[in-house]
Amino acid sequence: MQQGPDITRIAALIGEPARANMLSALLGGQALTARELAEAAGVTPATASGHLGQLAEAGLLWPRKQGRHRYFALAGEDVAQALETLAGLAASRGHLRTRPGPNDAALREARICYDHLAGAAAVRMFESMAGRGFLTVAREEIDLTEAGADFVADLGVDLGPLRAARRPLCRVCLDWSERRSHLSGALGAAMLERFRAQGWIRRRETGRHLVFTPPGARGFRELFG
Amino acid sequence: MQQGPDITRIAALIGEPARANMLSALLGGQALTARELAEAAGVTPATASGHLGQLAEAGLLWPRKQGRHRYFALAGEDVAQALETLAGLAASRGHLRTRPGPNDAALREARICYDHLAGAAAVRMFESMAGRGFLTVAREEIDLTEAGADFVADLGVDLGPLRAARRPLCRVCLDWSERRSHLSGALGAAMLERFRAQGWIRRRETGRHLVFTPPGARGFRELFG
DNA sequence: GCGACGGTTCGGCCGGGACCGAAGCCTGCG
DNA sequence: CGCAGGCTTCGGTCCCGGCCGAACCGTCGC
Repeated sequence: MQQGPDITRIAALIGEPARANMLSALLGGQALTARELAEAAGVTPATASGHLGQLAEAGLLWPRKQGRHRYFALAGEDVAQALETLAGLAASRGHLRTRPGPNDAALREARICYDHLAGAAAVRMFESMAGRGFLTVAREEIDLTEAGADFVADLGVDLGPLRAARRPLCRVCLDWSERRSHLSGALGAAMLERFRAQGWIRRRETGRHLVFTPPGARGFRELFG
Repeated sequence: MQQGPDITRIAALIGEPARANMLSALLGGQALTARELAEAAGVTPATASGHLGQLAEAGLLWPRKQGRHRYFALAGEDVAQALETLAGLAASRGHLRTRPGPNDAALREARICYDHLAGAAAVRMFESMAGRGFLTVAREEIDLTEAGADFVADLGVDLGPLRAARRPLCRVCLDWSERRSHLSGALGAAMLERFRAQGWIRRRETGRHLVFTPPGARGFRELFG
């Protein structure tokens, strides 16, 4: 009847509370075990196993066996992106899961999006870097300039392996809370990793929140305004 | 439990065949009556009425009463965008509703996306205009230059009312088949309208296909390569 | 080896929600 | 005015699919 890609299957997979909770939990970027995901979804391991099988078969999840555990992660950045897009639509229509609280404000300031920094802080960083000529921006094709390479090298990011990898170095990712771009791709991931390694950013227990430590907040402000 | 926007509701609405078919039908951009949508979805008017009520209440559709008909259209560009994103994800995972055929190839070349041109032709147009300095492109903030304004005026697009309107003049829209940007926003819509008015492009019956007439194909190639 | 533990499979229960036909409401038309 | 046609509401049916407990399979650790 209809032609083109089958939206329904993907949307139906996401549109079920237990599965949506699992996917949301994985937006944190780490791989989680089947049991942890069951807990996040509030169902028994038996039920979770079924859901995880479906998600993996549809190509949304990337399962890895390790010992007697089975780890699941989002299958790629595009999955994370789609989830964020839906979140944006939901937010703009006022469908909030809970009433917005302090939690929510913190989430808007800094959170993890798959494997890179998102939120207002991420947008400030992106725009500052673009404004100072560290990134060339044309449509969603963006690239690191010479000056930009020096800049991130000073931060302690080793560009060598990143350039060698198959994954694109720079990509833009649309922020659902800010509705503006921030940096993703291999560089986005590496920079967040760097901030974390030097103790600027800590992850708040299990969720997607990220918190700046006092020296981190200072340093970040100096770097990106 | 979870914080942030409620993805589940939106995704569940989209993830049901009848409703997905309705939404897909509306991606064509025109408003359709309840009856037409029932037919597109393959259900009785009674069933369709229920679905349409849900979609409208969730803010995905914009219902308008007119005489004894009730017309429905997508509530906005962001809804179309979200549907296209899901389509992209589905396509990249190989979930096709039917096996790809000639139909599908035509769809990749030129189709309507809500109210503007999409597909390979749209991408060529966008990149040609950007390359010739008709559009300034910075992230997804894009704008029409002086030269660009002259150019589209020559095509017969009247910019006055467009600039006055609340809707942004230029926006980028990501193409699920090409995975690159094309032009949307008020200008995107106006240009498609213009092509149609001068007989360059015709719409293939009810679907989303657009076909270039022979003079249209010639003219388009001359303009945008 | 044996037990402990993570994960999956199976069978059966149950509820939500999609679906339809029939009746009702409203609008426009003769 | 009364009829026709578009749409919605209401009841009732039915099935898909989520959920669990229990049994089963594999891996690890003693």
